[in-house]
Parts: sequence; C-alpha cells; structure tokens
Amino acid sequence: MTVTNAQPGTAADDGGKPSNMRSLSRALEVFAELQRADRPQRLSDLARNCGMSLPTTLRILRVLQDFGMVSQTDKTYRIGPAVLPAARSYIENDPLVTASRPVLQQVAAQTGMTASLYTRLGFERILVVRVDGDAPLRYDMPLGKRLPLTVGAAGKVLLAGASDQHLQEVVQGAVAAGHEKPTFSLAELKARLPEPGTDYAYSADERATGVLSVAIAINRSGLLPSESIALTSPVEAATEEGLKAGVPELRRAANRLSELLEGTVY
Amino acid sequence: MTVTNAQPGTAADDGGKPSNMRSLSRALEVFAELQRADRPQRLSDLARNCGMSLPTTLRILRVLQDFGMVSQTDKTYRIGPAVLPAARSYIENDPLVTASRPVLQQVAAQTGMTASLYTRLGFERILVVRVDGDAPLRYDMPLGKRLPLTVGAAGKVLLAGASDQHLQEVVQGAVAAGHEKPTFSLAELKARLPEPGTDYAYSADERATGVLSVAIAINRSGLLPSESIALTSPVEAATEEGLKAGVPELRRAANRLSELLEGTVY
DNA sequence: CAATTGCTTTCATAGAATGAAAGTGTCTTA
DNA sequence: TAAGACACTTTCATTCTATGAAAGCAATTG
Repeated sequence: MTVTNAQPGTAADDGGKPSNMRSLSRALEVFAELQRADRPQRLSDLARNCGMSLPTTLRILRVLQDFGMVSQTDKTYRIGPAVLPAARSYIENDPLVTASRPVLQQVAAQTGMTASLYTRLGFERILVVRVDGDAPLRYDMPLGKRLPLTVGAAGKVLLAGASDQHLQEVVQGAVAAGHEKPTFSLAELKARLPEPGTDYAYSADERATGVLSVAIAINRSGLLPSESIALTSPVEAATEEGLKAGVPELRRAANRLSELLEGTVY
Repeated sequence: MTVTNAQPGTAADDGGKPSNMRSLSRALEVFAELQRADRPQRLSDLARNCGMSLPTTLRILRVLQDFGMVSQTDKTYRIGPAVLPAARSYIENDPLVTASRPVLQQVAAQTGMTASLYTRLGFERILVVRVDGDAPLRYDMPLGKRLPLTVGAAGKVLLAGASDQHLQEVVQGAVAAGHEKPTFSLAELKARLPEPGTDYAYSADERATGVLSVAIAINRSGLLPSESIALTSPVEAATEEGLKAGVPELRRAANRLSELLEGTVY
C-alpha cells in the first residue's frame, strides 16, 4: 500500500533536474504566490516574484482565469471562486477526512475536549477537521489555515522519527514561511520534539497562549506520517494531566484511522 | 473598470482555436474531472474521461501531487489538501467576499432572514457567503456547492438580460451538469426568468422544497452580472409578501456592494 | 502457470511554451 | 496640454518541452 501526499519540497523544489511539466509547475507557482499575498497582485509583481517573464505570467493567469481559479479586477489578480468547490470536494470525498469525522466526534464526546485532524502540506500543516468539545477555544482557527510543523503538538508529532537531514529542511521551511526567527536551529527544534519512544506530543502555550494540546500521528508503516489528530483545550478547562489522560483514547482513534487508511480499496 | 471572472465556457471551451497553454489547460481539466467524480479515480479512467494519453495524465497528476493539489492512495487519485488554504485565501482576501459579509449581516439583522452571496462559475453558481437569519434553513448548504443557474432566485437573477444565444448555452450547460432534464428548452428557461424590467427574482419550492427566496444581482455596468445576493427563508417563517418586502433592503445592499466593487483600487 | 490488465518508462518528434522586442494604452508630471 | 514614464499586451522566431507510440513491468486473474 502506498500513500503519497505532497512531497516535502512542495513549491520550492529546486533540487531535481528533470523538473517535468515546466509550464504546469510554473502555473502552480503563480497560484501559490497569489495565495501567499493577502491582497490582489499586479502582473509585474507576480512575474518578478515567480521569476518568469511578463508574457508567460500573463498567459498562465488567463488560463487559470478561464477555469475560475483566478479572478481579475482591473489590473490585479487574486484567487478565484473555483477553489471553493474544490475544497468542498476534498472535505466531502477524501477517504481519510470522511472517516475521521465520526472518530473525532467520538473522541470529543468521550473526553469533552476539542478534537482536530491536521494534514501535512510541504513544510507546514493544515487544519482539516475540527469537532468542538465542551470548552470552546477562544481563538478561531478555520479550516485550511497554514500552521508550522515546528510549533504545537499536532505539528511536532509529525516530525517524530524524522532524520536530521529532513529536520534541517523543516527548519529552513519554517523560517522561509515566517513561522520561526531566522536564527532558528536544528538543535532548538530537536529540543521541542517528543522524547524518542514517545508516540505523542504535548504543547502548552506554544502556538497559541492559553491553549493546551496533545497529539498523535496517524501511522504510515515505515514512512513519515503526514496526518495527526489532536486534543485541545483552553488552559482554564484542563490540566496537563487531564489532557494526557486523553492520550489512550486518542491513540485508539489514530490506530483506527490508520487501519481504515490501510484497508481503503476503491 | 474591468472585472473578469470565469468565462462562460469554463472547462468545456472547445470553440476557441488558439487554445493557449495546452498542458496547463489539460491539467486543469484533470483537476476538474477529479472533482466531478465523488470518489478517487484510477489513472486510466481519468485519461479516458479527459481524452488524453496515459503518460500525459500521469505526468500531470505527479506535478499536481507535488503541490498538494492531488493525493494518491495506491493507484487512485483524488483532490488534495492544498485546496483548503486556497479556499481560505479566497474567502479571506477576495474584496467582494470580505466586503459583502458585513453588508449581509446587516441585511440579515434587519430582515431576520438568511442572507447569501452567490458567484457564477461557468454555467453554475456557487454559494460563497451565508449569514443565517432567525429561522434556520433546514437543509445544509455549505460553501462551495455547485448549484444551477436555471433554478432558484439567486441563479435566475444572474440571467436577466442575457441574450438568447447565451441563454441557449446556459440551457446546454445545465443539462450537461445534470441540473436539468435533457429535454430542457430555452422556452422553459425564459418562462422562469423574471419579467423584463424586474431587477429581482423570486422562487418558491424551486431548488429546495419548503424554501422561499428573493435575489438581486450585483450590477456590473453593461456586462452580465456574475454575483447575486439572496434572502432566503423556510416557508413556515415567511410569506411571499414578507420576502418581497425585503427587496428594497436587498437592493440597497446590492448597490452598496456594486459601488464598493467599482471603487476597489489596490 | 499463462494471460490479461493496467501502470510506468523510454524515446524520437511535433509543436507548444518562451522571452525579446515592438506596440498600445494609461497615468504622471512639467 | 504635452511629454514622458510606466505597465500591460501582442507578435514572432527559436528552443526545448510536452507528447503518445511502443516496449517494459507489475499485479491480478483464470
């Protein structure tokens, strides 16, 4: 069984020589750049930031626009509405996502805490499903937010067992994405990760203040995991012990999802 | 001022000869096909349905996968998690979407009904923003759902003023998308559309039973509108008169958004 | 065990993608 | 108002990428 998600390199995959499908890669680069900026972009900025010529960038934008992936107002471009049906399709049809919802609901019901599913994407992670517990989390964190791998239980647990080389790339990726200071080092990262032999990660006040989390990765025999599930609670509604008491439950859920993933045959 | 969204043709744009960026167009075709199916697809099916060779399809999938737009389990492909951050970017940064939220909130507060923003995408429309009113709608309709242009107030109002030729394309598009029976005709469609001179559309039990709606298009001087806002209520909480009483308020909101759109300068 | 089926790789070729440069329009400035 | 600057758009010859036929594998089935 082979499960493959976004490769570590994602966009910034400069290493490989074959680099197939140049025009498609460049188009996705432009698409990513439009997301990076939080406001509509001019053609010349996009071309410069993506390192391609104006005509090429323009042609790419026109095709993306034809498919609704990009919208244009006057001379500025932005992400278009076609991403909404795509996201809906992902949420409704992805086997792991749909399988996880009832599992997370059960975990949330049994522990009273908020249960979430995260997926790794490149050198970041993304919140994919959230089922609220009894104590609501104060901060809003809607689906699809890009979060660091290096901060928070659900991120760190995805890095358990990674090679030093890979961790070094993660460090660079986190800095590049602005999640960590430029001085962030491999040693600092390793100090945060769970002890070897521990299958869960814990965080308190790490990514958000006043929030405690425990997380477990969904196993992918041999490979690095790319998904994790977490229990989260505001500090006033839980203690470290209380959260960690939920770990067995969480572990059971992760195992169930892991099995489901293995057994998936279409 | 020029606002351009997805062209009417969208994916099925076979007419044009120049057809630039073939590989990119084909990739987006594959991406669309993955959304069409509600479950993971095998390579050979994708290749056949998109009318391209196996190697080409495979190469496209690999690149999309590198960017997280596609995931693979064993030999099946599906939409990947990268669409979530993209959708988030759209919802949070699109000028019209962000501008509409407070406006819709105000309309919902004043009328007590559910207020929504729709965007046209090809020959369909998509729910982009929804602010619930006092009486909740029984059916769930999350963001990003593809709905017909030919059914429901928010769809029909987008077609007011369209040429017969364009309406004919809309008819074909609705049939192709499975929203209408194959026998659906231009005459039938025209019978549903609001009287010429009317700037709003009304629907009762059209798209969903037990639901009443009025909708107004957001004007784009000269061009066909591509966005509309609607007031919706379950039948037991409103009458036709009650809904139509909200039209002036809705009209004011649409005008405000139209102005905002015009004034948008980045 | 043979045969079918479907995925993957290779490779020569066609033609698509590319950027320089010219063209066009718009906004700014004197 | 005119001249200049700036940014977008189009054109076109060249390069190299994208392409599918066919062969090579792998897995599944009879």
